[in-house]
Amino acid sequence: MAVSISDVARLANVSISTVSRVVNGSNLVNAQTRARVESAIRQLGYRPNPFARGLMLRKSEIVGLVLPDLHGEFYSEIIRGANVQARQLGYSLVVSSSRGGEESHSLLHAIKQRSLLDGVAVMVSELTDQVHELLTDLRLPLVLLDSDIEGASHDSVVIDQRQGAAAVVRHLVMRCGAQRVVFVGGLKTNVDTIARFEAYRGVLEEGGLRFSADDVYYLDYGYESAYALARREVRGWAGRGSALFAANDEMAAGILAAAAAEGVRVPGELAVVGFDDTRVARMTRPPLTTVRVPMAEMGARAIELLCERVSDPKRPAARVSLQPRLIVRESCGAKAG
Amino acid sequence: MAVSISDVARLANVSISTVSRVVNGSNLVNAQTRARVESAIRQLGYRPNPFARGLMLRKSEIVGLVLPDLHGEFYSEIIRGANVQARQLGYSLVVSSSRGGEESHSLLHAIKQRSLLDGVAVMVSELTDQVHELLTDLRLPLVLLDSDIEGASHDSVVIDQRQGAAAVVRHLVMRCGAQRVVFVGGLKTNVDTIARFEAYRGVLEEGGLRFSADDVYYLDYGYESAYALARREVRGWAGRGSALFAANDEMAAGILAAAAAEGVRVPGELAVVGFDDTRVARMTRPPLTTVRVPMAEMGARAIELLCERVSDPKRPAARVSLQPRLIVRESCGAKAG
DNA sequence: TTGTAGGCGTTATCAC
DNA sequence: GTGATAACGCCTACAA
Repeated sequence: MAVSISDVARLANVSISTVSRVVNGSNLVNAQTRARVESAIRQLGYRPNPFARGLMLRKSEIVGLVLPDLHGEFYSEIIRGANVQARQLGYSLVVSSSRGGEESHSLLHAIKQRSLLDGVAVMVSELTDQVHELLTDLRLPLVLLDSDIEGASHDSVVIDQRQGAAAVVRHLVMRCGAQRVVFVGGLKTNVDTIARFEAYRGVLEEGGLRFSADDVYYLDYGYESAYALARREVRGWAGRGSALFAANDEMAAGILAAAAAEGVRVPGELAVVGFDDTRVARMTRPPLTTVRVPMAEMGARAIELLCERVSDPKRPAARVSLQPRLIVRESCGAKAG
Repeated sequence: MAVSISDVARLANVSISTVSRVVNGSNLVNAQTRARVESAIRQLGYRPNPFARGLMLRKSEIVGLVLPDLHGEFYSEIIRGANVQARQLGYSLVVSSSRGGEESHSLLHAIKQRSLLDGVAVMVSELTDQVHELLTDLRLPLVLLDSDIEGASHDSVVIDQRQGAAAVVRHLVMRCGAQRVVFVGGLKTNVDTIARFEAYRGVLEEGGLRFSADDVYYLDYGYESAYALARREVRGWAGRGSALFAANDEMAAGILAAAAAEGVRVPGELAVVGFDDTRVARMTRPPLTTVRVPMAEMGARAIELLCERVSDPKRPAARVSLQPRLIVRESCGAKAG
């Protein structure tokens, strides 16, 4: 059996209350006693039992982060930002993907059963009823990333998708002279894809350009599928004033590679832009014009909000909106302006 | 105050022991009583308090994963594999990077103070004394990834770096006819870099090739620095029978880009190979010959070992070794054989 | 099959 | 300043 507070008390010849005071840094304890207790603690290698402590304090100092998936740089950066922030605030971070495996294996499900977590930040790619229901009576501080649940009161951090998408499409139209813009999205039901599509469509209208449903494709955010699609279609897309807006960088990279393979010059015959500004954006040739999404910051702010709420459950719900930023490189054929 | 086991007992007109039995699925309880209790549980929305439970059971069902860094696909894939496995086994996964921030902010440090975790899997890129000391009296089930601590008894999962590195260098020498192989590593102190370098050197000798310290570079595993280096050096590297072995794919990608920028043909004038088989390996042009490291599996096996040990602390230490595999693409100028 | 009671290791509230 | 002692919510002999 591990050494407990009473062992320390015995060795130091004090009561357990005194030991507790020393451990918790209470200052109403005599310097000499403290020294004696501390020595006993060291000698015994005593470490407070976190369960017993949690039983009293009702805090685990652990928060959760649930993402739609753990694949790819986008999520990985969110985790990274979240981790830094969590550690900074003295919390540990449990991560999990909501997808994959049966529903009953999801972290949210587990949390609902019984959870040590002090709170959880959740990002969902599709807001199904199931998720909705799961989220509404979590009885746990909740921060939503990149979406909102009507009715429920919770903190959230979102990125201004529309603004970012509009900026890059506007750049295409205003500065690169695009007359036609092809849109390649992720899953049609994906909330980000929807927002980006709407912004895209809005800018087309605002610029007096014709919108054609034939110029809209829905894929899966993957390099491979974008590459495959572009191998078939890129010649049809190419031409004077042609541009393409891919809803993430990976797909844009796939399209770039396919264009090269098909002998279509970028940006000469086709301007291409992506979204997210992940690492690949700097690794393609030509480098990708894209929209920088502050991924790590998203994670960090979410955890920050979460921990704030953990320590002050009464504080009114906050909503922080992060602004993405246009990053002009060479794939669109126009310098920043 | 939340609803507790005694509330349920009262409502169902039974004792708390009976409720406990129902909750824990003990079968020595009358079907009718069980039904009554279950109904009460639902009605009250009762969820067992995990702290109280942990106090008795001494288990949190949370395990930790500490990586040197959370940046990049390599670590992200380990996390993904670990997460899947953890969920599968009914555990939650705490993730953290060991680097970044002061030492006192590290998860390991926190764990040492007091931790709810049932165990922890740790990967260190450099085995400093500090880390060593931290690890030796963790008093927690420990699995080491990709390294070993002498003396201490612990499970570990390693990948056979030397075998993988040897395979790819041998491929360069035997099948691609390389006469000279440049080595570009990560940090000189990095354990993986060291293993890969040694294998590289071994193969050179075994092939009767001259080893030159001038052909060895140490960078930081990053695209940018490799690009910068190659912009300066790639012309000197190029030539008949010249090849380059980069210790990861990112650096290889940077080198490829620099070669293109400098007008050096790959693989014509310089064969290039990488390591890891991350996503970029398929996104470069030409696609990268590399060594596939089963990243997700590493994470999964580590967690598997860890959870096994949590439930059976007496089981002898296990050591699983994962074999990387040569993946031949086009950057080396030779088909697989 | 069910109930009683003791204990898990802390913190918090009192007295002294 | 310090020490009893009562929670905290659950599990588990042991008794009935």
